[in-house]
Amino acid sequence: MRKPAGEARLSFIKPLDPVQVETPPVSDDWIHEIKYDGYRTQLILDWAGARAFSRNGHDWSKRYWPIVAAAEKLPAKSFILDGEIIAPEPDGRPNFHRMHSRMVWNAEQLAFVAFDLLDLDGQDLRSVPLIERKAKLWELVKPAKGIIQYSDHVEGNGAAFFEQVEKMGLEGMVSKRRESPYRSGKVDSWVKTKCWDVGDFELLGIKREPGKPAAAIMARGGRYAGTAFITLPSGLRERLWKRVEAAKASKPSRRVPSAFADDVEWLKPGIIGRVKFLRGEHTLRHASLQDFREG
DNA sequence: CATGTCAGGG
DNA sequence: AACTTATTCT
DNA sequence: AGAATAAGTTCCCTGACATG
Repeated sequence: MRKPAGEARLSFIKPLDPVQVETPPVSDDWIHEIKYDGYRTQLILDWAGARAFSRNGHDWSKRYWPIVAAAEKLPAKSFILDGEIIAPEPDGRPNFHRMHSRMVWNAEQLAFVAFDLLDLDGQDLRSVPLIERKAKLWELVKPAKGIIQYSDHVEGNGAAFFEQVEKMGLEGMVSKRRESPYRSGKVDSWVKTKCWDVGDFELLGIKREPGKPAAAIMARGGRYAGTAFITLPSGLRERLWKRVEAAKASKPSRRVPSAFADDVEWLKPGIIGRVKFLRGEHTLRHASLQDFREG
């Protein structure tokens, strides 16, 4: 893998960013894949070796060294792969929570799930239909049982696939138009559908400043649970502000992280909030307050 | 050695 | 990642 | 007007480096 000095290396391509939707598309020209819960990563091999780039183009090859090494063994001179680095459980399901520690201390327990092929042996494949890119990708990574895996898909019947994803306790799914080209940035030929949970939490306090998104500090089972964005319709929102004025307290009624200093309006206990949040963790993630009532 | 701040990902 | 706001497009 | 797009913030988590 040596070429004259001065030869340009393959450069990072800004990744495609799917649009989020409520329900997956149903028509037959869509294919569906699991949404792997991990870190978006671009694997690039060229004449000087392999590298791994984060979503924003930072070189994270060092953290992912076993994956980079595996990439150099794939049967091609050069390529650009789009995919996700995950921390697989014994059953194969990704565990987002374990990503960080494994990145540093047990990088060999990480895996790369490839889902697109942007460039192969000097050919830019971005305008080739997705279904053909994936066929070439499979040829490159098969049998894809080890460190470098392959994101399989089904064709059509998105509603049924979503049910399966929901049942398996996965984060969500990504649907893609089977003939679509690869383009950087927000593109609606890829859409993601996430699995959500809804539950009741105690409202500990409110953090709000003019012009900035307001947040609700929540607890469950007597313990701090995280914060949720307040996305109430204006009517409900006003009612909540009134309720906040009436229940002001000088201290939180539960223990909260020390990061919350002064700019929070703490409340007396008794307000229950219904929170929609991303399934999976015990702490609130991607949470929003949907409604509230007296406890 | 403990705590603080920043960078980077979702 | 999410959200809000502003801007552009249809 | 409404939908789509872009930009700018905030939250959560961890590690690295700086500061005390």
